[in-house]
Amino acid sequence: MAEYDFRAIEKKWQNYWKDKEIYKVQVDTSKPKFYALDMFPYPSGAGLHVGHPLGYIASDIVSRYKRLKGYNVLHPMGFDAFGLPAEQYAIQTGQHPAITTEKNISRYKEQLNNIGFSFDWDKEVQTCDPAYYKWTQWIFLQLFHSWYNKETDQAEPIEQLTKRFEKDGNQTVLAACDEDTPSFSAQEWQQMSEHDQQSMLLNYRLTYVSDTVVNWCPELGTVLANDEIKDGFSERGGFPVERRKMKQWMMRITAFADRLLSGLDKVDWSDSLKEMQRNWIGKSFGCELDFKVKDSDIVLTAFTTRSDTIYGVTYVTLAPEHELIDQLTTPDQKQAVEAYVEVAKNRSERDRMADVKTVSGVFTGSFVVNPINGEEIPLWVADYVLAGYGTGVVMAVPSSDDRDFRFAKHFNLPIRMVIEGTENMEDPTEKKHGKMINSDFLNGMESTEAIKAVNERAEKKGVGKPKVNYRMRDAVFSRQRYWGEPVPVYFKDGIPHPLSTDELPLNLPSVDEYKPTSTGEPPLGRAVDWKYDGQYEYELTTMPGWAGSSWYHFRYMDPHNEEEMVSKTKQSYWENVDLYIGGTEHATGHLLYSRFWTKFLYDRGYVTVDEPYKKLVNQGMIQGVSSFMYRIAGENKYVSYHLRENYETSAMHVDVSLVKDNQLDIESFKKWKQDAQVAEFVLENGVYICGSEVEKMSKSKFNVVNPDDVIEQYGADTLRMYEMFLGPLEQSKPWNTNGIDGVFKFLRKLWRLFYDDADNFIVTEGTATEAEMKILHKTIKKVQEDIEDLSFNTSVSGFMICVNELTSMKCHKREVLNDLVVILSPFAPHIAEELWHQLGHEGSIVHAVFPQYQEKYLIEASHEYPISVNGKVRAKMEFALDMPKDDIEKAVLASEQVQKWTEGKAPKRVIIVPKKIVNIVV
RNA sequence: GCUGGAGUGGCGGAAUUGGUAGACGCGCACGUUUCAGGGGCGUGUGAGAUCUUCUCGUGCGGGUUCGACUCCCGCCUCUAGCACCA
Repeated sequence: MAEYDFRAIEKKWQNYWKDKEIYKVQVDTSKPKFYALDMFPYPSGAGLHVGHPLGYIASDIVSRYKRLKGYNVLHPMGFDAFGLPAEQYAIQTGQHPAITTEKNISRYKEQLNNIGFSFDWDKEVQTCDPAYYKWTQWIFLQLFHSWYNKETDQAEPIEQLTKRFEKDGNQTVLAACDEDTPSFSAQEWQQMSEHDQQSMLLNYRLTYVSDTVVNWCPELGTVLANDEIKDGFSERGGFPVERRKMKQWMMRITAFADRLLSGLDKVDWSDSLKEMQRNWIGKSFGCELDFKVKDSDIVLTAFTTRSDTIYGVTYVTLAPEHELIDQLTTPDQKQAVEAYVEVAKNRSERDRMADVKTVSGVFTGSFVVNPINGEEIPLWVADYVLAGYGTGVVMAVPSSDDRDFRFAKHFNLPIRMVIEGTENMEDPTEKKHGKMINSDFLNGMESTEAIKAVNERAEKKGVGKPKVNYRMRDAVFSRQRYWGEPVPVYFKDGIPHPLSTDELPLNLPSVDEYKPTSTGEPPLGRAVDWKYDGQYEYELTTMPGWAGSSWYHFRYMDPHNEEEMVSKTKQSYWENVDLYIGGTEHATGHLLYSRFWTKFLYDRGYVTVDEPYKKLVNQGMIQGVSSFMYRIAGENKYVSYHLRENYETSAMHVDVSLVKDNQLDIESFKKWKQDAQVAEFVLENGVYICGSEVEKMSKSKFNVVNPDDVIEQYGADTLRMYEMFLGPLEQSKPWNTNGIDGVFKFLRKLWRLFYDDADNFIVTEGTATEAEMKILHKTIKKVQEDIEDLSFNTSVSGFMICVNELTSMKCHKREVLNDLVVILSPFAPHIAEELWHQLGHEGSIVHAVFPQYQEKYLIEASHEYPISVNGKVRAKMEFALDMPKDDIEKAVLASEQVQKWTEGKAPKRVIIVPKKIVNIVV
């Protein structure tokens, strides 16, 4: 075996790993643990492209490295298997989504295994497996049986709440609950019927049913969460989304808002990601102020963060959805207001977003009273006020808010300056903070002081109170779809009743079709006998995609446990994820929800950690490079890239596998498509040149590169190293194979270090030279540091340098090569195993130990460094290695030398880089 | 508009706390190998010049420093996320 036969080597070792269960892992308290997790994939029909494994390779390298460092490593893989594409496919073909999903999963696994990952497949989870979703349902039940106690700031069992209701009613209870929950005494509670008690408790449960305005996507026939919508269109499919009021299961994530915010301080995530979550939670400190309506008992409460500008309020605005609009409209304005509200309501979310610039609104005819200065000001309705944020009422200060400013300009409402320096500005809203003016008792204060002063006064007068507001809303938990976890609840007299734990899992029933019913009910409405105990209707919606993925990191620890979601022992050993790698697209969805569920499970004592992921890294996306051909309009004729301007052409994607260096392989192209056989070409210099562009990899753009093809040509080790070599992990970059030869050559060169031209294994036994040890230990240090920083691209360079040097030194020493293959094995495990084996070791290289570098080899002998005086390099000095770091004598000598070079003039300063200087050789 | 991140050769990208900018790879050039091709091996490769040496060079303009890709101030460009959030 003289040639580097990667196909044979990779097959051999992949089988070995599988047969010997090399990567099987168990709790082992004698070793430190490390948990490396990838965001599990949704198994789509298209299979993996070269972008998917990027993060998996990175986490695999870290896992293998940590094993060599003596850690017990949990590195599992599974599938996020419920979801829309399989269901859409089922609707079209009638095939059960479970079948497609299973097929896709086995394809994914095959592709993953080709790459040589060290997953423990014994730990695999699939969210659509009843043995798994049994516990997703179980967590749902625990949420149902819990409430949030704001006093203790944690989730607690609902029985404790009912006990307090029996004793004291709800007046002393500080809970996260629905805003309009009425208060009641112990006696009133006891007198309530069972039915009324239960519906009261629903206001407190962490998962509850509610009539809310939701994002309804008619095309998909389901509601969507805020994070599943992009610019008014569904993230999947890109269909329009509208607002609709519906009965939904909700998750009281808002109860955890503060902890989700503060918890970010103790995790090692990127700043941008933390910032995204902070924005999403959107905590703002402000004040609620009551504006009494003139000649009425109605009081409108407005939320503001700028109570200092209260003297600049010249009108108040309501959201068009506000409940009291009818009552607040005077008869002569009735027609105008109704017409406006009607238009505003029917406007889709997208339209509303699209013309943010257009100012619209209408006067109600009513006036309200400024709670601080008693001024009467008009009440308007305008769609720039959002019903979902704050109270749906805004006190408008045209002089310091640009929306209010535009509005006031448009409708000719008064604008009053309250901040010094804005008096003569064309747009006073550009200066937001400063000394207060025209503001009575606030005059002269800075904005921040004035805020405090107003808040205090309002509270004293009983017309307002400080308030913390969140942008985040409770999460809609219902999906009107088939392919998801059934909600383990049935309805009796309109009240939801949970199943008990031993009734789980509630299996997904079979249905004849996967569409909604003719009456518009979700697909589960088609299931025959979908009733509890034969009489009570089960819930018809299913759980959203994020349910199963919110806790899978725990299930991997103990995936076969039938008694618990995860055993206490195993969970407290593995704790949480040390390194989590995945795409940034889950910043506000999955990553927020799973933090929420983890905190909940922690509160209720089921797990010992309240953050799921200690360190999180977002790998960049690998984009595709699409190729284009230019077809002449109306003809079956294609023009080469540089000649296309001479014709009327349309660009057409062409399969990238038919193109090399932008040059089309015409013969292959002719076989690619039916009408291509007879196509004609306008060539330049005898060849057809294609255009190219970087885009997202997708089937329809014919730019998908399948890792299997790369492996077939170069092998998995080359693929792994090349993906790492492409650039920093977190950076997005297009896939191009320009450098892949270099990586392949490196592995072949490495191989040749062990063989001579005559096929002889030529590892020698002698002691390595100083130079050989130096290059080896330099590499060990570099690779170790780079892996720990996740700078895989530069560690690959380190290997290349090392092998090049050893080759030029003709070093074949066992002493060196042994360590070299060990440190290489996380990157290129197959070739490392083979060489390890040939070096005469028994068993797998995973049982080897990552060598420690030795300082004495790292210091470079006799190297020249410059010393600069007043910006000019005046001399070079030789330094060496074993010099004590603060060798003052040498420093003094150096400065004397410097004086000589500066011709007697004392330099201003002499800076000496201590660890580098020893002798001066002028 | 706000908030992150980034601007370095023909290209992907290196550069510890400020200390020889351009590692490593691709590409290119020359040489070499009884070398068909492909491959292998070696050398060179930021720009400019009066070419053993010198000058200029890390988006632009300033500053701090003996010394700046790195730190500070002001711009420009690209990219990602958020966006009527009061």
